[in-house]
Amino acid sequence: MTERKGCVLSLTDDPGAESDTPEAEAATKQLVFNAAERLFALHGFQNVSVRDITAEAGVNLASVNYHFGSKDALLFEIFKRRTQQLNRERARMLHEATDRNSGKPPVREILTALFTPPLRWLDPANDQRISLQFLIRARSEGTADIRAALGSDVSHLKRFADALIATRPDLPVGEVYWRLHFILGMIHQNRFMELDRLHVLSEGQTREGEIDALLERMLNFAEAGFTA
Amino acid sequence: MTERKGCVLSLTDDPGAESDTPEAEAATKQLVFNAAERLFALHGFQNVSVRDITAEAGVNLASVNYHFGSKDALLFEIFKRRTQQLNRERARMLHEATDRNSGKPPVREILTALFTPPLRWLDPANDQRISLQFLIRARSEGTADIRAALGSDVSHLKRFADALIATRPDLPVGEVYWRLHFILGMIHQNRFMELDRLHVLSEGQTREGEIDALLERMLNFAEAGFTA
DNA sequence: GTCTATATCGAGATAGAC
DNA sequence: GTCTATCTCGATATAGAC
Repeated sequence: MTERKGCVLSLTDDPGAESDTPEAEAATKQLVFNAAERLFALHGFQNVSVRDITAEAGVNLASVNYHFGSKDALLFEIFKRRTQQLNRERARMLHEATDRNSGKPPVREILTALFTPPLRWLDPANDQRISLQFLIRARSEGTADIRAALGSDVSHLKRFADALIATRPDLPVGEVYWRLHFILGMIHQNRFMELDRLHVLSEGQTREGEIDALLERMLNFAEAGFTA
Repeated sequence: MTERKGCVLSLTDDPGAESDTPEAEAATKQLVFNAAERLFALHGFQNVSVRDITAEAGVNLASVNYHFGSKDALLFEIFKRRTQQLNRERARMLHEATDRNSGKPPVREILTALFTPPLRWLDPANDQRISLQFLIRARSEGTADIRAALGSDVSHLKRFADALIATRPDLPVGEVYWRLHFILGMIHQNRFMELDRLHVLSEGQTREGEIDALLERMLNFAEAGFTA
């Protein structure tokens, strides 16, 4: 097992910036990053070997260890980057919603800030579709590092929880947390596998082409559930 | 890769019966079955080796292959058994609800039939708690066999879908399927990992000791979402 | 920085004694 | 039926040439 620098997963700072070519990094590194994300998202972490990744990327076998240190570290780096991106988008939308509503955004706007970024990523017309699948998979199949990061870092969710609590002073806060929990489950259900199964079950009566329509559906369901 | 008998996963018949000792099967087989289920549920399929299983069971290394054929086949057998158990309980409850309501059970009773069996299993006072974790994990981390079975066999869900559709003749059926999809996501969210994370986030304001209370919460949320 | 060749290990599966 | 000893393979990681 390779040691990793003792850096805490921070959700706000992002040394790698927006661009996919942070500094003057080797192009190889990006090729590996993208190939790995794609293969992990499609087939699961444990079912993809370093050989698969380097073959898909068209680079040599040693690249993964040279650029990332180990297979596990590569996985963690992808996870960190995508998590930061997603949470930054969510935080920005929540911030805007707060500003628009003099500090007390209504439930539906809070949920919109939570749902919209992952739903945008899910759009079949979007490259990031694969990144969202990666994140959802990493959540259940990830390494010990990832599980630790997920378990300990909940600061981004805290802001959403607080906003929701403020809308329902009548409810015990525990109850609000449980409802947030159900709402998050709705997002995690957007895996390829579950979506495919849904389409089989409904015999084609469900289609996920229209992301706006899906967002609307999710908002309707979650808002009604939360406001119950 | 070992070949498996071309048996289709049927959700109604159950050659192994209720008991944990089907016939006069070797006690070893049951020890392996239980140890494997437990370790898979706790650590994930790919992170548990045949050696781990046999060590935990206190039997020799060759038992897995002798009794089950292969590691993959063992996993599939556990999956099949638990899936049948769970779906039989659900089917029975739906049947009873249908009888009680002259063929047209209301939404809340349909959802109760869907939620109650897994929630009962989730009870910390219950041994089956581990079986439920196994099933949830198998859903995302399972082998190709399991994915195929999940993807093709949706007959048990079909009955729930039909019952829900009957309660809402006003809605396009596609819409009903989507809402059922969200509801299923709520169930899958009951993984140890997600529950632990929730308890961290809420700083102890959520507790899962009271299964009845959780069932009530889930029903309230899902019913409101579905009826929206 | 990049690649080839290889070291090293741990996995699942199996042969054959008891 | 059960166990020990072993086969075989595929994995990650690395050494060292270019």
